[in-house]
Amino acid sequence: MKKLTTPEKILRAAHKLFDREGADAVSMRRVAELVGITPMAIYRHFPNREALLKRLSDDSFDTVAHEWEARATHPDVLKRLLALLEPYLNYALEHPHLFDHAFSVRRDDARRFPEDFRARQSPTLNVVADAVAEGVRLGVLKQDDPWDVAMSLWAHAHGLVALYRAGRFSYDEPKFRKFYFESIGRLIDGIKA
Amino acid sequence: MKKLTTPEKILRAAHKLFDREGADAVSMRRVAELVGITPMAIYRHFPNREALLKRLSDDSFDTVAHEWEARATHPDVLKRLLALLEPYLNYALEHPHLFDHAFSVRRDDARRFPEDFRARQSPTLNVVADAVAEGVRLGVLKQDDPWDVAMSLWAHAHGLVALYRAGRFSYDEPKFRKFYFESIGRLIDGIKA
DNA sequence: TTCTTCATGTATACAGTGTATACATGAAGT
DNA sequence: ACTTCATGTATACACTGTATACATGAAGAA
Repeated sequence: MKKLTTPEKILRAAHKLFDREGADAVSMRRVAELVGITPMAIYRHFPNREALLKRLSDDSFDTVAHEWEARATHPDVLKRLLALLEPYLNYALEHPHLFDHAFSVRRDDARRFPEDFRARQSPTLNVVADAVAEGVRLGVLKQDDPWDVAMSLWAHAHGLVALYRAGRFSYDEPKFRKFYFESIGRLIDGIKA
Repeated sequence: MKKLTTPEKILRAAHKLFDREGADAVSMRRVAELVGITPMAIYRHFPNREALLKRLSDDSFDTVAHEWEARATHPDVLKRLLALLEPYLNYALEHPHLFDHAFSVRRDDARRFPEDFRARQSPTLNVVADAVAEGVRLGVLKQDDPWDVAMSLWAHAHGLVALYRAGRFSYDEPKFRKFYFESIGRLIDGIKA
């Protein structure tokens, strides 16, 4: 059992609230109470509530980003692309509130398409674009800009999940998973050679 | 100059705040002050703030829905599909805050895929699905479920705009428009016969 | 040891929020 | 002239983020 520093305790308490009840439930007072300090003590470690929430969803998404990279193994490019987009779905289903926040809140420091991505600053999209580039080289995929195609794939996956999260599907989780991959399959059909 | 009823005045005031500064700026007190009544008077016309905001984004989106239907004219099915998805982009660019709210907030009364859509309860997706069905019949599009395909198209468009709104693109508006249609073009390539 | 410094906490207060509750007002109908 | 009822106001409560001022206790220097 490791001893936790105060900032870590704060993050854990906030994460707990966030994951269970969503961003609105993460109030400075509730977090403080969970940690056992006064609300203002949080401000010794985080400049404000917004920064605390941002830190939470960043950390949480980093976790999934690593998994994303680990999936870049399948030898078949087309299957690899599908496998790469699975952690995105898993993350959204397992941490819906964090997912919502990570992508609904505007981030002015976020990596932007295209320059930051082409500069390989996104570990997650790198593996997608690399897979696409390999597919193009092998003649499995049409001649096209790998980064543009990778962004199309991300947007497609994101749109599906966003609509699901917004309550636009009546599907349960397994059915939605099925639709998710079928739908991405339509896009992949469009980029195949 | 028509005389406005109080509910209409409330909606206009709220819309003004919403459109300019986003949902957070729409407080009962600010709306009331703009209308010239006390905050509690709003509750004679709307049960609570959430209902007021919902009404706003519903109304606002209905406007664009009609335009959507009006575009269902192009004889070429593929071009018609692209034309159908343009109002969605326009709406998001013209009313970003309303767009954000309309799709980020969970709606338990929203029409859900697939049953409500197949029951033709969405005027907007009807025209898309009809165009797809026509394309399939004419042999321009692959054999596939028109509603599933329509949902894929919607999700793709939505994902692009959502990521744009979340600050993931550095593109200015014209460049993003271009990317939007190119990206949808990739999906359309995938559903072509 | 004594003094100072500084990180980390607390206590209080302020301006803002949504909205429950109780009361006022004035026009329409009997 | 009396009642009804839609529409408004006034007040109050519990909640929010956070600015400001002060407390405390451990580490380092004299």
